Amino acid sequence: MPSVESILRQLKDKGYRRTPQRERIVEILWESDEPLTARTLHEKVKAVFPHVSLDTVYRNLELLREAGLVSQINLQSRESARFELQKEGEHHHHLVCLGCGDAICLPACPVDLDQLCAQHADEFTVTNHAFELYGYCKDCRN
Amino acid sequence: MPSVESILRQLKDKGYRRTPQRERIVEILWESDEPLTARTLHEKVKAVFPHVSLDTVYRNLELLREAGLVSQINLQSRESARFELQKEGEHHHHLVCLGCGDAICLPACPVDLDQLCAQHADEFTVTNHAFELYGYCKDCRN
DNA sequence: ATCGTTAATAAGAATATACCTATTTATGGC
DNA sequence: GCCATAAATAGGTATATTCTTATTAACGAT
Repeated sequence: MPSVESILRQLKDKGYRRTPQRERIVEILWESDEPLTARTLHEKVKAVFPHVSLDTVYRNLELLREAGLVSQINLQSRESARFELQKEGEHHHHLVCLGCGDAICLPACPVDLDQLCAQHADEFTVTNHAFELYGYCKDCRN
Repeated sequence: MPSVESILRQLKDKGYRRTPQRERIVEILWESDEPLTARTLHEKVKAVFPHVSLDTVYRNLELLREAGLVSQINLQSRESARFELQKEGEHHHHLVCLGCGDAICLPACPVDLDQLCAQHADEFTVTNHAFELYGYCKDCRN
């Protein structure tokens, strides 16, 4: 099972340092039961580090995303993207409601990545991908 | 074959109005042989409408995207997303180079949308989706 | 053609995100 | 534990994107 510790260890293995702010950011994401906006995350970090800059939050989210440890939800409408931990390397995708903004997790990745990589291997080295469904939930269907 | 006219007609059918600025934006996208950033598009529109606001460009891109007539490239790294016309309703996706930012079109959509829609039909009405591959092209592989 | 309604626009303000630089600090080697 | 090095940070600044409001103009109905 993944934990804050294992995540920080993974970062370390990739050459990143373990800073208190970064640690706190991961903890907050870990403890949250819903995806958070950068803004909300910043507010929560400030409870412990009053002087933490918003840029630090953005930098760490980007870093965690590059490391494959955090996924970003709501790619299209760029209104306040939200972030969540990518638990156990098991990458997944989301169904995002265009009404209320809620997201639900999709159980499986609908893309055969290996095949796609192979298809373009000569001209491209594929490293990752993004996929999202958009629509309206029960409450917002009207 | 799609044309600027047919695109504007489609917009009209959806209740949008035909304004000179909007017309010019579609024309420019139509004539461009590569996807454009909002900024670049704005510059080009200004050649005819010196006072056009950047907001008008953003609004129209969003409107065209919602209408399914324009697709946005580079969803992840929000550094300078680029836009292109979605020709003939034939939606497609992109492989984006994280080095130089170049994008190549993927021939087919790897997602069985009908199946996914059906899978979630009771709780969600799926309207559209986003998919992108990321990686490095030949020149940027180093 | 004119009128009334309402979407679209321009301009400026507000917000979100990215960049820059000097300073701090984590970390590996001694 | 101490030092040197380079990454990370805070704070300020620049840029990108969205929002607000008053005004303009497209379009259907007359």
